[in-house]
Amino acid sequence: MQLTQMPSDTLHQRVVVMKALAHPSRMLIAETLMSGEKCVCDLQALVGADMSTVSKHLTLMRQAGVLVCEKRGLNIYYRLACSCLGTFLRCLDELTPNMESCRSSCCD
Amino acid sequence: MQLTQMPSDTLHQRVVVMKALAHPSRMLIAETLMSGEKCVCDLQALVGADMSTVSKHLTLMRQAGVLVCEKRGLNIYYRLACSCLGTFLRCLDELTPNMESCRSSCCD
DNA sequence: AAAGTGTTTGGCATTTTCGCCAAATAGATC
DNA sequence: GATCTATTTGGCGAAAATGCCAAACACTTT
Repeated sequence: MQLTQMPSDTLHQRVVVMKALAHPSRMLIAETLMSGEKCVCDLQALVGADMSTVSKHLTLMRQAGVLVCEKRGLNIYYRLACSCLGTFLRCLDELTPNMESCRSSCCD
Repeated sequence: MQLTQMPSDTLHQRVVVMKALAHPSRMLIAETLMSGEKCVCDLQALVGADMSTVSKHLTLMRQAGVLVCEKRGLNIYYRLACSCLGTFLRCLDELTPNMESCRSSCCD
């Protein structure tokens, strides 16, 4: 597969970010962290999966650059790496309903 | 896996959109279509994969609501379903470098 | 230092995604 | 209507993602 045109590092980097958000649990985590940091056990309760599963989601998101974490006391707290991610997610919020009305005016 | 809190249809819908963009070829296609519609053969030349592979990517993106298509003459032309997607992608454009500088000011 | 708490890692089975080939389809042209 | 062109569909093997369990780890508290 040969990808021309765009600097492929940039392309790749974007895809990594999108992948980090392209899963229900991870999207939920990202949305939740918009309101501030949470520790892993909070996020596990939220998502409802095995602790190890949640941990792996968090690791993936951290490696994608979407989250950062910090240990304080017994817990590890995760938060969005950048406030611009909040902007991005709000942008996504507005996308879906807009797309809906866009498409309804098309034949498809 | 039990996902609480957010209306899960909305969550799911967002994930579908993110998945549709979480692949190098599909991201490239989306970026390219920001500058206007293209026919399938153009997009195949761009991506450089088998025609059937490209077609499947396009079908996936269309089913995700990201693209719409229209047949004119011999060709089928694809375009972004909504101009808001352009906004969204530009938002993504700005995200990566911002995240970069955000994180560089962290320990991690 | 022993025990407890919160989190990550390793490993594995299951599911999903990916990409090619070959065949099918739809419409245009002869 | 036969043929050609552009695209989609079916099918399959390969690769990647997902999720659980058990074990390991890092720190605290006792």
